[in-house]
Amino acid sequence: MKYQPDIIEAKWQKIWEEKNSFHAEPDSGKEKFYLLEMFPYPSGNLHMGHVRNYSIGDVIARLKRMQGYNIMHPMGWDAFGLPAENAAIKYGQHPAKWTYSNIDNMRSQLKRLGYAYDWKREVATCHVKYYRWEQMFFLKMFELGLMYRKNAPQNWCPQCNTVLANEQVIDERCWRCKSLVEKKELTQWFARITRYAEELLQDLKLLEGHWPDRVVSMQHNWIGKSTGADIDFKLEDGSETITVFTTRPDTIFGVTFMTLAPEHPLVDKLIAGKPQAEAVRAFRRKVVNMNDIDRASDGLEKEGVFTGAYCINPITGGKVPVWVGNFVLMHYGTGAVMAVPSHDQRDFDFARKYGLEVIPVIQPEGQADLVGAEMTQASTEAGVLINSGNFNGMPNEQAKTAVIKWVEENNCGKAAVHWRLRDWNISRQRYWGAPIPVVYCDACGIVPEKEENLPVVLPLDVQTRPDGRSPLPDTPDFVNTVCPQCGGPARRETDTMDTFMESSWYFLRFADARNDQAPFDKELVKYWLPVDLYIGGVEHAILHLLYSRFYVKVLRDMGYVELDEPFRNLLTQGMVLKDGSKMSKSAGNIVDPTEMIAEYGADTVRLFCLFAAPPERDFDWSDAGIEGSFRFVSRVWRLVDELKGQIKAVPACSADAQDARVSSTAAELRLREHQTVKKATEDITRRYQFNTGIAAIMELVNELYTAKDELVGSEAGRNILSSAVSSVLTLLSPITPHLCEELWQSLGGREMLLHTAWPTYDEKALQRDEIEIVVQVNGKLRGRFKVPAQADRAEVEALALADESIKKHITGLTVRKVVVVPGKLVNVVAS
RNA sequence: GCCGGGGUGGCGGAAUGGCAGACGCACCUGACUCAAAAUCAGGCGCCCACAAGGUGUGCGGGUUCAAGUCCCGCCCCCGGCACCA
Repeated sequence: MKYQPDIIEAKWQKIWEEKNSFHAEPDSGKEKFYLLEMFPYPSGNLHMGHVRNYSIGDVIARLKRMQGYNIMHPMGWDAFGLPAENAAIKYGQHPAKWTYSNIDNMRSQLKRLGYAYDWKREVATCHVKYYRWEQMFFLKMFELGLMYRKNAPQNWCPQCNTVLANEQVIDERCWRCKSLVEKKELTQWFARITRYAEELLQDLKLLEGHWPDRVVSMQHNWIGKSTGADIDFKLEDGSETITVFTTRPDTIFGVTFMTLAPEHPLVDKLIAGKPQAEAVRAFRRKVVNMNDIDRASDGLEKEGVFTGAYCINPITGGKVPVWVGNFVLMHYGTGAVMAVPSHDQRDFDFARKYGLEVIPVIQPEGQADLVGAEMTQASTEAGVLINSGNFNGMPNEQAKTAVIKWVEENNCGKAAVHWRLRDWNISRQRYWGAPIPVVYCDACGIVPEKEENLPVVLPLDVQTRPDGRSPLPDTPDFVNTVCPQCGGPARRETDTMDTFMESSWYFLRFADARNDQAPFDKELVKYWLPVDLYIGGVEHAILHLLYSRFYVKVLRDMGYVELDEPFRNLLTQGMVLKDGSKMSKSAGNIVDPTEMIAEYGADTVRLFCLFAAPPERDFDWSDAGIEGSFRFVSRVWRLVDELKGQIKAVPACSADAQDARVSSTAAELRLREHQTVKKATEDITRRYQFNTGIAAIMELVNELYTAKDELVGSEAGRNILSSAVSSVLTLLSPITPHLCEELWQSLGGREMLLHTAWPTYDEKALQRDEIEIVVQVNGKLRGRFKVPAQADRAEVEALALADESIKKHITGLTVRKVVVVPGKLVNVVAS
């Protein structure tokens, strides 16, 4: 019978759906396994990246089920967001309609691929039954001071007409549309993620070994902790104090000037009435008017101007001139730095340029004594303190603590930590998002909506605007409301929440997706969470994963969950490329999954996505490659089709050792079957290296082709074949489920492979009677021979030395040593 | 500059310190065929070739009986952070 993937795939998908095969319920008898792939944005159609992501997930879901886990494998839609609004403008369709019809289309595409999801748990974040709980979380966070309003310069995307979080600005450009981001002074809502900075950093340790190194490292960098001290320098006249942040308190005796950011609030006071005033103001104008990109660029020359003011080094009492410099950032640390040119390269360059003093204070061991006037660059090595009063002779690491202790005791500073991480701006000036549940009352000010008044429903009967701006401020029915506090007239907040607010907790909702009384039942979350394995693209390494970790910690502190971290293990899959670059409409190199499925069937597409490369690596889509996968699938089909009627479905690895004695072919096939189960189990279930696991199964299929004609002639041979074929189908079933179920059924398999246990091999079946030994002379391969498996060292050594080709290579030499690696190899060392 | 990952045939990629290149793609040969496709069987790093050899995992050293794998020093590529004090 011909292999017709479309027919058998439809058949099995219908059976799974009718039998409700993938529905999950808590089961105290089984260990749970929560497998999750990052849910898609309903853009319209699945792309190959989705297919890869979800195929990897599906294989794991199916094999974990076979291994006896109670598996939850849900799917949903990250359904709020800008593209829906853009599409509305382009096609004149309401964002809701566009979104829901995309969801319908993509849901049927996922079903066509045969993915084993529990569709009863499906969520769409744009549904009011979902986002009402997010609004509730917002109110709880507001109560705790974790949501606050602040006026500050924000990242503004002129294309998207909205602000962006810092995490959404990549190389000064919008993460979505790549427009250059502008700075705009705005009052916005912020989530106080910085309150959790320390814990977000510390808990990365829990993830090490479970998350890819690079993701942990990226989060580490993003959070950006630096430890040191805030130290107070009083002005000469004692009227003001400038606090600097330094990570090098050990160099404080080497401070020869101080540099302030031009925007530093004390600058005006410092220059008042001084001859330098106008020069400083001119310098400040110049620097402040530069855009961020130019100001941060590598090539920017370090420049500065003396303010005419002096401050006092608290530890030496020395006078320190105060400068302003274009390289000091107001938004980091305190906006003021103590300059130590002897041990910091920037300060050194600046000092040489403006003729400022250089005083070395750390002498590296074993190097010539440092002399300030003669140094050509800053010295950054460890050493002992010099020119440092009472601290002289102290190792500099120790001096860091000692200086901090000194400034603390003398009330002029303290140990301090500064972070790169900044609070998360969650306001978006967009329509298609969850409304922020807050009202503005002339009498009461900012008033959070009452919990019993939730949800604040996003009105659907609005006309989206051609310029893309949100229609909400122009929707009186929405804007005009009453103050929850005083009952007077009030206006609603018209900003909506960043869509990352939805995706930061959807994995919790899946535990109890249909709950109308609460965001989720605490016990159900306790049962299913954490996510045991999370799979998705590395592009979310910071944004989504950091926000979700934050959210879970907040919900834990509120008592909703008992988790510290949401995702126990993380697998980041690589991209699917075509001709070396990312698939995109503009590059015209898109491979449409639907077309591929139509041509080869879902099983082949799934197989190829897994076989082409290990999951973490990018791979280049190859038309010849998928052709090869189809060839293999067809080869399995033909093998079983040919043997049908002569072999039958039996448990994997069930052939008796007795039957294997019928011939060397039978013995070899049985051995290879057990080896394959071992290798495939290791690769597929433990390492998630599907490519090598599949390769092992291919080898067994090749072996079956070699052996079948001989073995099919005897009963014992047929038993051996039945077992080996059954092993192939069982091992392959998570990867190409339709094919395997169909063939299994055709061999009389009663229960679906879906409910069959993952195979186990027999250690005894891996033993050979005779093993091949490789012989080297001085590490070079020179021969090989076979010995009985139980041969001892002496026998093996004697046989090796008697080997003709070995003799040839050692004539005229003296054998110095013979290394025997039992069961493997002999190395004859001769000279 | 700091942090993380990587560099192996024509290509995708394999190798608990023990036969480098599994498996697949491409290519070549044979069988089947009037022929082609499909299929089946076999070959396939490079040099030299009848063979025997030699050589080979970015570069240079080292450890070891034995190194793609471990150690030291470089080069290059990818990702993150970065005038971060």
